[in-house]
Amino acid sequence: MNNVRFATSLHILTLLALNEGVYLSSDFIAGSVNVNAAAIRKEISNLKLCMLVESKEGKGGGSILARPASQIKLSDVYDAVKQVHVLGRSNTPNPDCPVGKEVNRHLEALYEDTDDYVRQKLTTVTLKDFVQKFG
Amino acid sequence: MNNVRFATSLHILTLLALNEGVYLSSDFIAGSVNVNAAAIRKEISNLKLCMLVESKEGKGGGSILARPASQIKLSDVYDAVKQVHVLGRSNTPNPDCPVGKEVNRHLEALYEDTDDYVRQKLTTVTLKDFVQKFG
DNA sequence: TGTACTGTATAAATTTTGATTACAGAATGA
DNA sequence: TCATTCTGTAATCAAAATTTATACAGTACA
Repeated sequence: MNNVRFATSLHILTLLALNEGVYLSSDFIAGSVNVNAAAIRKEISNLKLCMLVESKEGKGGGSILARPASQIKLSDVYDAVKQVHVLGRSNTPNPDCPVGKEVNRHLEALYEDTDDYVRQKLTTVTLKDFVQKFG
Repeated sequence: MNNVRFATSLHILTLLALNEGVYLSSDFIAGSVNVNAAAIRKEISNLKLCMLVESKEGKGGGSILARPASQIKLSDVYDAVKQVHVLGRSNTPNPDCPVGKEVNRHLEALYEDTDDYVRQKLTTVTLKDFVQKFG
């Protein structure tokens, strides 16, 4: 998870939450996040798949939250961008070694427990909670 | 944290724990993990800095645990390999935007809370606990 | 119909990560 | 002393992941 996807998605959602009901363009969002608008549109495309935002095409179009910020949890953002385990990846150890043969089974179990733990933690914070920190 | 360092370090420590008191060579370990011996030595070099293993140079040399497996926690492994936040990196947002200006402060706080949470969880599992899963 | 958007593909550039090679230096023991 | 077997570390290269940039078709609006 050595990327900026969580940061980008949360930034997008924060902007939308602070402008609830207003359609924000990818150009506007890109200006705040300071990345290319196409990258924003790609991330928004994913957030749409996850039912977190809705978009309107054409002139005057843009994106809004799919539901109130109080009903979006940070675990939803985590789920939206999750690609790998928070503790990293496994090796491809030697199956002819007694340890190598079963280490990945135990390691993956630990990885998944840890992911679940993080996810659980993030269910306790809503987007509204996060946005309220902004002055 | 999109790398195999946690996996590699834990694999190394597992081998050492299962052979407590015996000096294992980097070649032997590399054979089990299935990576180059130099990579293992590099990872061991880091584990030494973290006081988790000790090495002996020269013929008959190798590495052993610096203390019993019951006194090594998985959070020690986490600390040893930690480079980035578990949820990823931040962007470099636009400081001229009200949101861009302060998003990283809140985001980093969340990142650090989450890291601490994971770390805390991993303090509850010792290397001995992990190794006991092996049949 | 012109303008302002989204959606998406593709390519290029950059950064991160991993693999490999090489070799100096340390310890051992014949 | 000397050959052997290790560690420690640097340097390089290859591969993979990530980010950036460009382009353009399609949609909606006025």
